[in-house]
Amino acid sequence: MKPVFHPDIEDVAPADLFAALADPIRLGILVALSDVNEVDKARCSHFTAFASPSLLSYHFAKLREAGITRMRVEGTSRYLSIRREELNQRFPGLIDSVIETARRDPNLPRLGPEWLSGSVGA
Amino acid sequence: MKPVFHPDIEDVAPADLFAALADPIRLGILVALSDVNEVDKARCSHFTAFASPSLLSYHFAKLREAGITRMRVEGTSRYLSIRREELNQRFPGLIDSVIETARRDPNLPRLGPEWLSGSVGA
DNA sequence: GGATTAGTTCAACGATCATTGAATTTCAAA
DNA sequence: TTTGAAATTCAATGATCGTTGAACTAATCC
Repeated sequence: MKPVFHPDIEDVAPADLFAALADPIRLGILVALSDVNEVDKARCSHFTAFASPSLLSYHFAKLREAGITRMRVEGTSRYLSIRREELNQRFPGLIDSVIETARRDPNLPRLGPEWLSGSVGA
Repeated sequence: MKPVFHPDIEDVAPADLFAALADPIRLGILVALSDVNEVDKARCSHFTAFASPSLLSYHFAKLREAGITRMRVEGTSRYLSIRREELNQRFPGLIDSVIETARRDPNLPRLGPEWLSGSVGA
């Protein structure tokens, strides 16, 4: 099981970051991830409602390669989280206004209420 | 001379906004525009160092159609400005952190010092 | 071992993108 | 009215994008 590649945050160009944000599915994933603050609560398979497994894999890679998310491998599962501290250090305030902007978009895909209530990993 | 189309800011989806920001030339234009606060000081032809006229026209249209810039026609010239108030009302804080993020990117195209000194329209 | 689950990889597709260069429009100035 | 400048439009290109479905890995469970 080869380790997952994560770019050094200093190597991420702003234009690449914005390219990764230019998709409704990826913005939906980002918003959902921002709702779960406990790290590693978000497993990839939680997003099956958003798209097919292979398409999800594609979008996860886009977010990861743009330095936005981190992916931890555990068994056959992958856990996602936002690289908040690093992003805020390199692009102060940006990721928060991005998330806030995306959260208000009514057309993004969303997870059900059991997600926000925190009863997912319970 | 047909009037230039500007979308209602409410019709701009976040993903479309980010798509417009996902290009170094457009980010360079945005940063340059943010340096000139007096409206209508920035004429299109000021950016000839960034790209060919036809390519500039393409990028100007992208920014305009994403609701980021406003274009005022006067004679054969076009003057550009950022739609700051509208953007801040719809996406609070976003455009400022975007500009601040882009400003720190050393690889974006830039205008010469005569731009920042304000001696362009003088 | 075999079957199952979680997720990735690959090849293909049509759509959009950034770029080029030539032709065109629109206005101002001589 | 001709000339010139400012900027757009159009057709063409190669590259990348989002999506699909099938094949593939890798870990877990009986």
